[in-house]
Amino acid sequence: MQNPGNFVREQVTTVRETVDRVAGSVAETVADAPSVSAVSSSVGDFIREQRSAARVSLRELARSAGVSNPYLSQVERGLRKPSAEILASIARGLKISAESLYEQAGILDRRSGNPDTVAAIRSDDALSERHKAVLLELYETYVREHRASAPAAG
Amino acid sequence: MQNPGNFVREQVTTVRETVDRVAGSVAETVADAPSVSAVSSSVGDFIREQRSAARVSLRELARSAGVSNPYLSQVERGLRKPSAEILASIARGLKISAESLYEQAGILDRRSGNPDTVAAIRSDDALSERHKAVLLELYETYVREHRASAPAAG
DNA sequence: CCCGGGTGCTAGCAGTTGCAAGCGGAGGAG
DNA sequence: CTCCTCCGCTTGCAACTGCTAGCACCCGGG
Repeated sequence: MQNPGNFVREQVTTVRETVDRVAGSVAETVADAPSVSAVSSSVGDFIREQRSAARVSLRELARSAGVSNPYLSQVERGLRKPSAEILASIARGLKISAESLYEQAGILDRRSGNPDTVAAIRSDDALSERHKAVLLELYETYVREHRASAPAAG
Repeated sequence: MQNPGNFVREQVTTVRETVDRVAGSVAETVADAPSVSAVSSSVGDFIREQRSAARVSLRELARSAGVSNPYLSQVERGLRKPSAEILASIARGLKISAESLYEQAGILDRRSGNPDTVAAIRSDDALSERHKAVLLELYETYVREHRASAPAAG
């Protein structure tokens, strides 16, 4: 049995080529997904920014987030890399979405297109995971093409 | 200009057939697995279901995900709680979205029921009308296929 | 029989997370 | 001045993650 990853990738490639041929001018650029490894200390900076923007002390955020204040301190200064659970708790304490923190932490990709569409596809129960992957790949290709041909003002 | 509806339908049909041909056996096995429809409470179960649905050995997934095979084994059996980084790696190895895994892990809230993917695509500024139509057709084809293979899911 | 390679699982170890306890400093009440 | 509370930070430790090495089992070939 082949590697399923390659399998899906092949499917997507085939889809893209087919659509490309019949539908017109699809740019060839198919950038691979950005690596997870870019876990930066920017999470800590982000948290601290959000916290001071909300005028909340470290201890208070720690309390409302349900983590210890020393640990939150270390997280904010980049000395510790919090687990996703802690991250989610902190997000709750800050009343921001966990996705934002995950993106900052580099464990969730920021998709290039309209986040609503991406989220809609990803959370659609009527699609298999592999079909989601195909649709998202195709969607991103379209978005890239659209940007290239009609760079709409932001 | 031709009738855009027919144009799109033709293209999508071609796409659909191509994907079907390439995916073929895999689509069958994936659809055969209860994993996609069944909501398991633990990440490990979900991972194992996805893995066996893709007919991949534990060691192979471990290799493609970049984690050790004993650890993946323990994660699948719920003996270890993987960090978000590992979770993201496994998601990449499985070629599924990290969000799905995070939801399974309970570190991301499950999105509300069944979001209106169609509406999201229709209202997406980053897509041309024709691309919207292609995506919508492909989407509906996938939904139909999913319904046929995993009807109602209990 | 005895290898070599495949599957998944167990044991034990370094490195890390995340916490409780405690530090010095700033500010207000007596 | 002393006492108290709050601030953020440092220390030291239990618990955990995630790894390497190795186990038992199964299969096909010499």
